[in-house]
Amino acid sequence: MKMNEGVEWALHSCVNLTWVDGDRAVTAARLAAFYELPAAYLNKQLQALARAGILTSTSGPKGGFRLARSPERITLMDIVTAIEGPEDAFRCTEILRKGPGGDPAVDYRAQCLVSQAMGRAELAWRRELAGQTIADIKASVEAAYPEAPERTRKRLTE
Amino acid sequence: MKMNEGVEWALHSCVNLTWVDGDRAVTAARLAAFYELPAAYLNKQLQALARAGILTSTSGPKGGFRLARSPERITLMDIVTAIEGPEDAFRCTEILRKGPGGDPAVDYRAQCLVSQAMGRAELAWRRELAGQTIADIKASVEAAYPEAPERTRKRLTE
DNA sequence: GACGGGGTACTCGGATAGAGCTTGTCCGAGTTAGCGTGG
DNA sequence: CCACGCTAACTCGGACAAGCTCTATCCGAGTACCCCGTC
Repeated sequence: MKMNEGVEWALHSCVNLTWVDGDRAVTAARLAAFYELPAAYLNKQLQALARAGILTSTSGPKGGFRLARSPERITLMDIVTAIEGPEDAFRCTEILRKGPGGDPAVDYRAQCLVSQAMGRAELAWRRELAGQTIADIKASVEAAYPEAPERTRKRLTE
Repeated sequence: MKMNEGVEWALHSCVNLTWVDGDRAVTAARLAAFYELPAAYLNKQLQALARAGILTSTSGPKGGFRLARSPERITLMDIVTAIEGPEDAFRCTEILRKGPGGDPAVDYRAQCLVSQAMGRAELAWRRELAGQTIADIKASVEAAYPEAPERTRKRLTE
């Protein structure tokens, strides 16, 4: 059970995008060069963010990606879901159906108590992710590293 | 990011084992037949539980697996960790090290604010798992399906 | 000098290979129970 | 009848393949800009 590495890249890229003017688009190549990441693969992740409505993409010269909405309205949950998909990590395969007393008509994803317990844990995880926004991270980074915004903006636009 | 399917099997198998006498060992084949699972593969998962000290294993005739300690002392976290390993799903690869101002001496798994945010979410997940024991599930199953204990015990011992 | 059209360079986007993990299977080492034999 | 040793069957345990997801890459479709020619 390991998370897609693109989640980390996407999170950092979104935070970095908060520091560039909203009317400037940043190319995938430039975002990738920032952390020496494979450009084509990062592009793939950014495409997923665009499909999810988190980023907007523009083709051609002066094209690239930009945030589709304000950082306060982008949660970590949004980004994780965009990259990883909406399915839970724990998938109830309803093995109770094959056991003694198993009823084919019952939806064991809702009835099975093991599934419910795992679901509660996953819900706690999602709740924590949904409670944090890109703006929160941006603010804490600015507090800890005051030079980061300007340095990042320069590196991404020049 | 999908969890090993063996986690589901292990959870159900542990709950089922709570209903057989502590001095009776149940073979992997019998536990697998209960839900029509591939026996050899379930055996693999049970081995992991044994290595983690959750089950004890016995070889030879009359051998098999049994719970190593009381269900109250076995949390869902124990089982998930035994199967999935101790690593977090989100792995900070410390990409900040490659970025501008990156310092090779800094441990970014502790410093990176993105990593911290993801860590908090994962901690909430683990906390929820650690707060639930096999005994809790056993109790709620018994409340919902009073016939389950006897039926399971019979099926696993005869 | 101003305007329009074509070419060109640049960007995203999806289709296409390769690596690593999950899933599934198999046979061997070790152990216990049962049986046969001898006292 | 009882004790002992041997055999044989049974179980776990780890080593060995197949499928699938994640990782990585490449080239084509689309677009905005820029240059050139014309009015």
